[in-house]
Amino acid sequence: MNTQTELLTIQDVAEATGLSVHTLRYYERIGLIHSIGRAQNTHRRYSMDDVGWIEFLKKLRATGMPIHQMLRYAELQRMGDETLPERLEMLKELRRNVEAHMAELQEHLKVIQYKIELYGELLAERTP
Amino acid sequence: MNTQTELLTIQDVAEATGLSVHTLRYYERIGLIHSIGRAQNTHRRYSMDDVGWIEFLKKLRATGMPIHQMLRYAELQRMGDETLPERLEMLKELRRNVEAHMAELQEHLKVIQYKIELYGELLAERTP
DNA sequence: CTACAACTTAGAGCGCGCTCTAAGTCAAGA
DNA sequence: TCTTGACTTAGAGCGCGCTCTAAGTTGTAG
Repeated sequence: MNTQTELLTIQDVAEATGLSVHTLRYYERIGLIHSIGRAQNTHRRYSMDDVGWIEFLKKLRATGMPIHQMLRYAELQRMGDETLPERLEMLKELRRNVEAHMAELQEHLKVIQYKIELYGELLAERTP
Repeated sequence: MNTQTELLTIQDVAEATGLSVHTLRYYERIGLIHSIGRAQNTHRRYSMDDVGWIEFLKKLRATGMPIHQMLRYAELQRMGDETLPERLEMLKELRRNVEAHMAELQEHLKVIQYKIELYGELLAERTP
């Protein structure tokens, strides 16, 4: 780990974020991650800001945002403050989607819970 | 079983469940749906029990259970009451996973919420 | 009798999100 | 000097869960 220059190798970032080095390069190639610095030998050098952005990307993915929307968000971010309204709208839509998804999961959980209780009772009858 | 209930065509079931006819046939082919009745012309005829099972499958999918686990569950179901303990364990694992997933979503929602508020404030500054 | 719609099967194709490979560069250590 | 290993790129491959196609059968309407 290169702690003296405060720049991280792709391995460092993979370990720090839980993404594979393959995925990190893939994200950069498609434009999700932008302008990663390079050492003299062309190797990537990530800043802490880069890691913060990657962590944010992880959250977007984990909430179910598709890659093409994340690309749009990343593009807007690079365009600067004029795109704040659109980014805000994207985040609000994401919030709505996540809340709806959680409500659905909650409903399904009830059914699963019911089945678990039912099966538990049936088992208790079978092996008294 | 339900020998007296009316029988549905694959189109009926597609409309009733929201799955496509392609998906219904696919689920049957891989073994998720079993022993669907046939009319004399070989066309599928679904019972209300079948529809109930399909609705349950939909819930399993929506909670993130992968197809191969659903196949295992379907197989166990066909094997009868001796498999109740294993099915119960599968449902308990599913419950754990769903609860963990919901907790994760809840955490991410907080970050999104924070960003939304931050962007809202920045926007208010820019356009007072 | 013909046309058409709705079904059937086996199997190919697809979109997503990675994941891996091949071939090459480079720097450090034995 | 030679080897090792971490990196680089462009591009191929993969697992999942469908989704669609091709070719054929059957029942009903005109």
